[in-house]
Amino acid sequence: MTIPSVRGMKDILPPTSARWAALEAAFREYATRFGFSEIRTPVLEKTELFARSVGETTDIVEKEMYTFSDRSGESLTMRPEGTAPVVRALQANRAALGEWPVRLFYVGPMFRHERPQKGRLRQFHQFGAELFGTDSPFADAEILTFLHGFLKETGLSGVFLEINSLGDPACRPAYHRNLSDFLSSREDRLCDDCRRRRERNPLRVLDCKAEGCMRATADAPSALDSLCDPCRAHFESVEGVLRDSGIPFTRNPRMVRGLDYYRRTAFEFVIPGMGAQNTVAAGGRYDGLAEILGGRERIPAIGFAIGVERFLMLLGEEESRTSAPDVFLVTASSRFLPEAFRWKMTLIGMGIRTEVDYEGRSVKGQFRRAGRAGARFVVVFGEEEAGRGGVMFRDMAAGVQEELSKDEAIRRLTRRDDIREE
RNA sequence: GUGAGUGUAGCUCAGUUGGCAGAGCACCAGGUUGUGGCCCUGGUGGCCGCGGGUUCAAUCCCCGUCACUCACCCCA
Repeated sequence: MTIPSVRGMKDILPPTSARWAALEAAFREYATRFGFSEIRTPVLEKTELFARSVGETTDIVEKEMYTFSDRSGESLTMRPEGTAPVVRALQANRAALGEWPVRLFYVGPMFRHERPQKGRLRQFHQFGAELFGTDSPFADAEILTFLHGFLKETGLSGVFLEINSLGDPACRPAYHRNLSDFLSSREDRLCDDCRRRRERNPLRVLDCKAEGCMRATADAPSALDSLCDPCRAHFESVEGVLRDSGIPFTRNPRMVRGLDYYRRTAFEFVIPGMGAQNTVAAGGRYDGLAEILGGRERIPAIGFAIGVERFLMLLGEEESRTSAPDVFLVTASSRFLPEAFRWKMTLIGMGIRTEVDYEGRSVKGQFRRAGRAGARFVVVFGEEEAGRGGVMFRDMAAGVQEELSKDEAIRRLTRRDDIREE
């Protein structure tokens, strides 16, 4: 019995791994273009970091974290999201990171102990970017433009941007009370889940897909109508910049965020017809997080995270193959293996993808492998040629071959322009 | 955490009112005494997820368990 991987944690195999590498490279390049620099934070953090930032009563903290005591008895948690560690790192390294604004991006695995299903894993991966040190609505717009541009550039179509404002400590509590009162008056029409949600997190009720709840809350007070003047002005400015930039969006006053630390702008890029896991990227402003984490300094901030697995799912299966060898060295007898091995290492050293069969297959078998692997050339080491100090050199695509001296064969391989192009 | 479905060859999947386990693809060899992707012929390869029960006999029926998948919840 072989040992399976941990539930919800998957191997990323070739050729898919090549798509990952390409997408990561594209993200790094795009983020750099926007002036973001990469930050790599540890996968493990003190549990307290997430308990305080994400929110004690969120599902993530209550039941989805990989938390354990290490050998000294300290409670550690594998990061369920990327923002809190970045803020922590920023606070600890202010001097090293320079003046405001600070732009950071990250790429890496996150961990949540949920039941796996399509588009949701226990170890999943995110690309994220965070812009610190400015309250400006242009910062919000920059983050949204960044995301929109990246999704577009990498060929993801059919995504829609939804935005909302969650208010701030000046206006959110009043709205929550309002909504709560409203929901009390409709309690008899809500589903069981929503009756529970009503107490804990009334916003969630607005997000319920049960038909009864949707009807019952059709005329619920809107978050956007309850914003205080500064929040409203901020939100409208963001919308204005987005319109100027030609970035399409829709307001979704019912949008809810899973993490407690969001303020004001919240957004999601959703793909219709994808079922429950239809959010491919999301984020928002979190001006209060630095103080929640115990910093004396208020650090306005906004950021996003992209779900890499979902992103790749949406990009589709496009056939990608493992790269074909440039040359396959065929040995007519095992006595040529040492020489073929030396050639292989020499050619690889010169940047040429080379393969040799070590398994003692027949010449026909070796040719079959060379053909299937898509090798451009085959070099045959055989008795007759060896007697004359040469090798048989075959162009697989052209289907022609000739005997060459060893030096000439190597020259032919290294001279070919078509060999190096990917 | 809840519900449903599925576990048979490396992969995709058939199968039997319970009676020696099948196909396609892949792999290997031969057809070509040293020449490929196609074709033909042959071959290798299975604790029928695991544990228990019923039975003369279980891959099949029953119970349990584990895993995977999908959905719900929630989220990227």
